[in-house]
Amino acid sequence: MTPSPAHFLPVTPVSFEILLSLTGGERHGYAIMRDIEERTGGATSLHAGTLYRALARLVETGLLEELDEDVVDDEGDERRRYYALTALGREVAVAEARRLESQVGAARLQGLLGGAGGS
Amino acid sequence: MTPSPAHFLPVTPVSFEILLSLTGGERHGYAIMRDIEERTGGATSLHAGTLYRALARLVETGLLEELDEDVVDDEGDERRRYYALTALGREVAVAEARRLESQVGAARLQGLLGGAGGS
DNA sequence: ACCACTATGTGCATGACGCGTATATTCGTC
DNA sequence: GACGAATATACGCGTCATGCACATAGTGGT
Repeated sequence: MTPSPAHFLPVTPVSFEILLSLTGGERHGYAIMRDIEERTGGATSLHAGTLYRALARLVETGLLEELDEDVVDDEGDERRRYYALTALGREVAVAEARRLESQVGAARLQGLLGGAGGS
Repeated sequence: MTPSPAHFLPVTPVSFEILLSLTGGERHGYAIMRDIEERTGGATSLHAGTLYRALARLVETGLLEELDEDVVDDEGDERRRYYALTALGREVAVAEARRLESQVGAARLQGLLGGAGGS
């Protein structure tokens, strides 16, 4: 049976950053780390240990899958391990995005963000 | 010295729900619990233990303050303990809201939410 | 008096993360 | 081809936060 995406919510901030990064296509761990740092402008910087453990956990729970080496163009670097979203992983990412969207909406209603229209 | 709001990020989902609830004005614990359940349509339901421990932690870290009994109209129920956002708590709520807004924006760019304009 | 609901709290196990450390490979450069 | 910096992955340890179960007590209705 395929478990409901709602069952995985809420996704931790770190895990959601990873899912978000992999929504842009398959990546290896170290690239995910730099991608997140870049996208958040350095505000969220993952420690290596946190990242790789989160990746292992996400694979274990079926949100990610590790890709075969020969499927990927790894530019000759044998160390790299590539990850991609599973169908379930993408559903969970969507569900979490909706949850956060709702929270942000509530924050906006309370005037926590710039009045009515965030730029 | 007043610590920077950024230092408290990311706020845990539970704590942010609490901050969000208290942005609407002072409330006692049990009311916060029902408020969150109502606002999220039952999707996020706090366990009592989680709530009260989170409240204690938020007071300890200076994001919330517990109000004096005589300041509040508690409708005669002496058990209730009322909480309110501190100035710092509100700043942290704003900072976290911005962070989540940025994540949601990234999710939208990746097409995780309905195309361009979420209703 | 009884009972459901309101209201707050603790104990225990697990999960997730920060920080430090270990280890091996790749790449530029000298 | 030797050397160091950056790349790349991973484990150990401590701490914090949460889920779940349980404890305790006041309030309100019948």
